[in-house]
Amino acid sequence: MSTTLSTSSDDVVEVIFEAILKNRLNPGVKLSEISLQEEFGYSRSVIRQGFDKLVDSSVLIHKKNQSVRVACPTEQETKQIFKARKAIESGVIMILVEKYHNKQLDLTEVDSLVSKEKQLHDSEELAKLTRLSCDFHLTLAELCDNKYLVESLKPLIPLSALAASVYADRESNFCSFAEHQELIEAIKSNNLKKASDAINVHLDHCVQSLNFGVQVKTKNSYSHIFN
Amino acid sequence: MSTTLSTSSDDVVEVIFEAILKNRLNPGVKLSEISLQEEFGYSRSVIRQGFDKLVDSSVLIHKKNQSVRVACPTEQETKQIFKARKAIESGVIMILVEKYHNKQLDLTEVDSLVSKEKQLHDSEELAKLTRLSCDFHLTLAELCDNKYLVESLKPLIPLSALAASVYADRESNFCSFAEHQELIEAIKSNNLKKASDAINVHLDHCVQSLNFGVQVKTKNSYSHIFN
DNA sequence: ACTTAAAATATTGTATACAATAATTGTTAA
DNA sequence: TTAACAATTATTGTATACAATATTTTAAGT
Repeated sequence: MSTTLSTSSDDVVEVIFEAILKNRLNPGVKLSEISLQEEFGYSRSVIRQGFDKLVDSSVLIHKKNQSVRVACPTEQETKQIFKARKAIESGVIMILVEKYHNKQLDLTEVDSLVSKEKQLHDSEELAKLTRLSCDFHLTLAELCDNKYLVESLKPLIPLSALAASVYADRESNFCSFAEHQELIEAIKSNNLKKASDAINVHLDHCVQSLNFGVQVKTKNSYSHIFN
Repeated sequence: MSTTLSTSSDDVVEVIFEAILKNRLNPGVKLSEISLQEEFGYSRSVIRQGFDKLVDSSVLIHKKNQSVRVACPTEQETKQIFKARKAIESGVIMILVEKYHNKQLDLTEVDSLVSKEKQLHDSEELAKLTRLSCDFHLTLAELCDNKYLVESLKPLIPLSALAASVYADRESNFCSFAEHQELIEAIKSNNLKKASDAINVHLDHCVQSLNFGVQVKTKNSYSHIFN
């Protein structure tokens, strides 16, 4: 994230991002700076810098003089997250359609991502699927060659994953790979309206698939989370 | 920015934001942690935390083992900034049109902002105008009641101001208050298409008004910047 | 005078220390 | 047993120290 050369604290950010996307770090879990020192091998000041970045992007929550906690999006926040994503990702799709039309866009990477999603779906490996569908959305943003757009979207992805881990139940089909495929097809068809609709419908479906009635469950230990 | 209670480092962020919007801090200026200690009265660690947040949002640039510098957007970066803004602010306008239609939107604040812009424009107080037009765009985002959308847009505003301070010349009419007025009228007319077009056209005009041919000028001292 | 190299200085990156605050534990009384 | 309070422990907020790295200055050679 540091503009040109990455610093150690970015490792902390990456590891926590990963842990969230892999469903290892659950919403609401408390993370103390000291406890993670030995986990990472960095000193508290470095851990803290990483935490600060994650707090800034709302992935961790920090109240003064208390330990940070993994965010646990409420129903309202979840809806805000996806409204924000619709805004940003509509822009992403607009740019990509234009790029594709001008033959400046290579979609092989996302194509293969969707294939992998399909494989995992068929073999019922749910946990890994979250990870892949997040990659799908982030990769689309990265294809825009616009770092500001990517940075805008980036924090919303783990937040979405957290929301899913709270409100999605087993059969909910939270972020459907089939719709990812349709989205790509829409881009390839050079049809802006169709592609625009596809991303908006897809993100709406994500929210609709969630069950906000569930009781929020919080775990409190974090052994074996980061490995 | 810290989610619930603001910490001291947020003061640093605010002061630097302000200094940029007031045209006191020019693009490329070097900021050393030590030099700003007495300026703020905080220790280096607090200053640094503030810097880190600003680096994260690309407002300050940081290369390893070197002092941070105020960003100095290139032509390409400036175009990326405004592309990202079009994406995000189109979403903002979409939400506002819906809110207005449902009588859930109070536009008095932005109305008065535009009036003030007109006043300043007529009295030719250019410097203060930058500040106000930034407020206009940020206020629109805040009216959405969506903190994620606001956080996405926030860093792009000082970046735009920096771009303007590099590439806008005296007669360029960079961020026209007249177009702000038209935008508000479009929202009030309950016409989504019209409002959407208005924001896109406005942001396109911002970029078009810039003169990318100019030689980038950098100042290097920063006395009397923050007061 | 100009360029190059070396020494001196300044600044950052990280670790650690200490005070302030929160969380936990233990004790007592009902 | 449970509740309330005090004492203890743990954790954060900030300042500071020190090593590693840049920057600047000085000096020497051409």
